[in-house]
Amino acid sequence: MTTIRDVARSAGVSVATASRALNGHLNVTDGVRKRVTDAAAQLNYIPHNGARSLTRQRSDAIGVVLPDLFGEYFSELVRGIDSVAHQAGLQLLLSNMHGSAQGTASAIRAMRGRVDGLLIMPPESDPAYLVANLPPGLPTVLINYPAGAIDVPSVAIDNYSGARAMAEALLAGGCRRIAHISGPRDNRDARERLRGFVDAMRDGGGERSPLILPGDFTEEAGAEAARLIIAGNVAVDAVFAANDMMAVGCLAVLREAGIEVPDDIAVAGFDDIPLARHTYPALSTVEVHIADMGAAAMSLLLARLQGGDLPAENHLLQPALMMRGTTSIEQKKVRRTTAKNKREEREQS
Amino acid sequence: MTTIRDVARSAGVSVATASRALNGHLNVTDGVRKRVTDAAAQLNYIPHNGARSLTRQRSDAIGVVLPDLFGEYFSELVRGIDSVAHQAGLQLLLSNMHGSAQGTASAIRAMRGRVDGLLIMPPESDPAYLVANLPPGLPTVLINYPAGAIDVPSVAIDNYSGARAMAEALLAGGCRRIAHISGPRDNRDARERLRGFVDAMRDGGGERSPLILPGDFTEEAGAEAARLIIAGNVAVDAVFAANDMMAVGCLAVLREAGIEVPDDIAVAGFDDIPLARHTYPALSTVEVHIADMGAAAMSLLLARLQGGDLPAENHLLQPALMMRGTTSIEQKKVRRTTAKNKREEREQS
DNA sequence: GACGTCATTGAAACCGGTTACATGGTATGA
DNA sequence: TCATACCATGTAACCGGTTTCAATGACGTC
Repeated sequence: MTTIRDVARSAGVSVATASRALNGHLNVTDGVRKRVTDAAAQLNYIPHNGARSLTRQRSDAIGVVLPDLFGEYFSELVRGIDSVAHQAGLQLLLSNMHGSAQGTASAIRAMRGRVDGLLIMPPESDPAYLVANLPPGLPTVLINYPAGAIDVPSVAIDNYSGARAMAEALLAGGCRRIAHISGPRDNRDARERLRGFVDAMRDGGGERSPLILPGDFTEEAGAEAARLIIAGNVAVDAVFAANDMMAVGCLAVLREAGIEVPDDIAVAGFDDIPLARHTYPALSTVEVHIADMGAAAMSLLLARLQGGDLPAENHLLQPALMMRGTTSIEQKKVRRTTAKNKREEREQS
Repeated sequence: MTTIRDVARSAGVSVATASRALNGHLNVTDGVRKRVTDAAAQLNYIPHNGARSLTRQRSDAIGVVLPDLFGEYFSELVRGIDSVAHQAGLQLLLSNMHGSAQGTASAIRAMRGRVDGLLIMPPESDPAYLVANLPPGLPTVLINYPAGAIDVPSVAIDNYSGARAMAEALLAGGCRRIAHISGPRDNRDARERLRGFVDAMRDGGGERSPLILPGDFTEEAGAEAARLIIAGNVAVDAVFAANDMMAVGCLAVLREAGIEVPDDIAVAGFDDIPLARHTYPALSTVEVHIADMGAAAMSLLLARLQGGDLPAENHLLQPALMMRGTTSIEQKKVRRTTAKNKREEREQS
C-alpha cells in the first residue's frame, strides 16, 4: 500500500509539499502540483483515512446505531439519514446493538475515533444507562426517543397524536365499539399508540372500556386477535391495530370468516407499509414518514456539528391519516402539518 | 476527550503499561491492572479507534459499497452481511455510490484506511473501471457480479437458472404462449432473467418467438404491459415478469379487466418480495435468498481476511420456485439444492 | 547594489494509540 | 555470594497523514 511518503519521494518533494499539493492548498507551484498528482495517480495512491482523521480531528463520518439494520423501518430510516449525510459529504458507519444493553454500549464505544457525530435509536432500556455510555464531547441525536426524557436532542414520531387522530376519525365515522390490538408492552411506540387510542375513546364518546387485545406487531398476532373477536362473538364495529402487519393479519381472518370489511367491521393500522395499499380492501392506516425522521435527525446533528453548542431541541414529527378501503369514511388523505417544535428548521435544511 | 495518556497519568504508570493493562496483556501485575482499569472507568476513557487501527494495521471493520442503502433488497442484503460480520466482531461501514461511476470511485476511496476488507455490489458499468479503482492490497468480494468477468471473488444469484426454471415450470403446466415483461436493459439481473426465459422457451417447446414487453421493474410498468396485452388482444396464456413488482402491477390490471388468473392467464414474478404472499391470488414467483447472498459474500471475505491469498472463487446461489395461486401448477415449493460451486464452504461458515 | 517582502518549500512536531527494545529488580541455581 | 534468567515496567519509535515554523530564494524598490 503506497503512502504519501512514496508519492513525495517519487515526485522529488517533501511529504509536506505532497500533502499540500494533494489537498489543493494554494501555496504550491503549478509544476510541483502536477508532478505530485501525476506521481499519486501513477502509484495509485489513496490516502489513509484513519491517519487523516487522526490529525484533522475529524473523520467526515457519522455513526448510526440502531436496534437492527434490516426491515422496512430501518431501511427507510437509513434512506432519510443518507440523503442528508451524502449531501454534506459524510460517510455512514452503521451498527446494530443486537438487542442487549451490553451490545449498545459496545456499539457506541466502537464509534469513538471513527465518527464526528452519533445518531442513536435507543432500545427500550434505562435512559440513565444510555446517557452514561454516551461518549462525552461527541455530538449526538437520539431517534424516536421520548422528548425531554434526557437532555439530548432528539427526533420522534408523534405516535400519540397519530393514534388519537385515527381513533377520532373512526369515531367521527360512526364507530363506537372500537377494539385495539396493541403492540408489545415493552415497546415505546406501542404504548404511545395505545395511550392515544384510549384518550380518544375517553374524550370522543367511544365505548367506556374498550377491548384491548394483546399483540406483538406480527401478522399472526393480528390474525389471533381476529379469531378471538370472532370466537367470542364480541360486539365490535372497528378494529384499530397498533401496526399494519397486525391489521393485515386481522383483515385476512375477518374476511375469511365472511365478515364484511368495512361494512360489518372497519379495520385500521399504523405505519402505512407498502403492503397496505395492496390488501383487499386497501388498508386505512396512519402514515409515518420514517425517512423524514431520519433526515430530520441527521439535519439536527449537522447543525450541531457546524454550529457548536445548541440547546437540546426535540422534534416531534406529525403522522398523517391515510383513509382507504377498510374504513367507510370518505377516502381522503388528511395531512396534519403543524409540528409542535422547530418545524421551520427542518424545512430549511 | 480523555486519551490513554490521561489514564496513564491518573494511574501513575506509563502509557505503555496502560495500553497493556487495557488490552489484557499478561505481563501486568494485578494491582497495576486494577489501578489502570479503575482510572479508565473513572475518566470514562474510550480508546480512539482511528489511532488504534493506525498502529494495529487493522480496523475490525469492513466496508460495504452498494448502489443504494434502502429498499427491501439492500435491507435483506445488509441483514445477511451483518449476521456474519457481527459474529466475527466486525463493524460495518456502509456507503452508497449514488449511481455514478464517479460516486463509486469516491465511495471506494473513502474506505481506504477505515476497513480491513471490502464488499462491493458494482453498478452496471465497465468492469475494467471498477478493477482500476479497487485499492490494491485490500481484500474484496463482489456481490451479484457475473462470475469470471474479472479476477475477483464474487457471489451472485443464478438469475439465469431461476428464470429458466420458472419458464420450464410454466411450460410443464401447459402454458405455451408465455409473454415476458423484461426489466431495464441496462440491468444485469434483468438481462440474465430474460436470457433464461428465452432459452427455456426455445428448448422447452414454447412459442417460437415469444412476446417480450419492455419494463423497468416498477409496478406501473407491469400495469402498462397488462394494458398492452388486453388492448392488443394478444393471445397469451401466461405472463412471466422479470420481478415481482411488475407482476403485481400486471396482476391488478388483468383482474380489473375481468381476466381470470390463473385460469385465463397465469402470472409469475421473480424475487419473492413479502407482498407476493398477499396479492390475490397469491403470486407465484422465484424465491431469491438475498440475505444468504450477503452472508455468503461476508463469509468469503472473512476467509480471505484470515486465510491469506486464496484463489478467486465464485459462488452461484440457486433460487427456488415458489408456486402459489397465480399459476395453476400444483402449489408446492420446489427447492433446488445443488449449487454449482464451492457449496461446502458456504455451509461450513 | 542593498534591503525588505512575499511566495514556495522542507524539517519536525503532532494526532493517540501499540510495541520493540532497554532497564532494573527479584527469584533461582551453582 | 554471584551469575543468570525472567518478569514487570518505562522509553522511544512508529503507524500515515497534516500543519506550524523556519529557511530559502525571487522579486521589486530605493
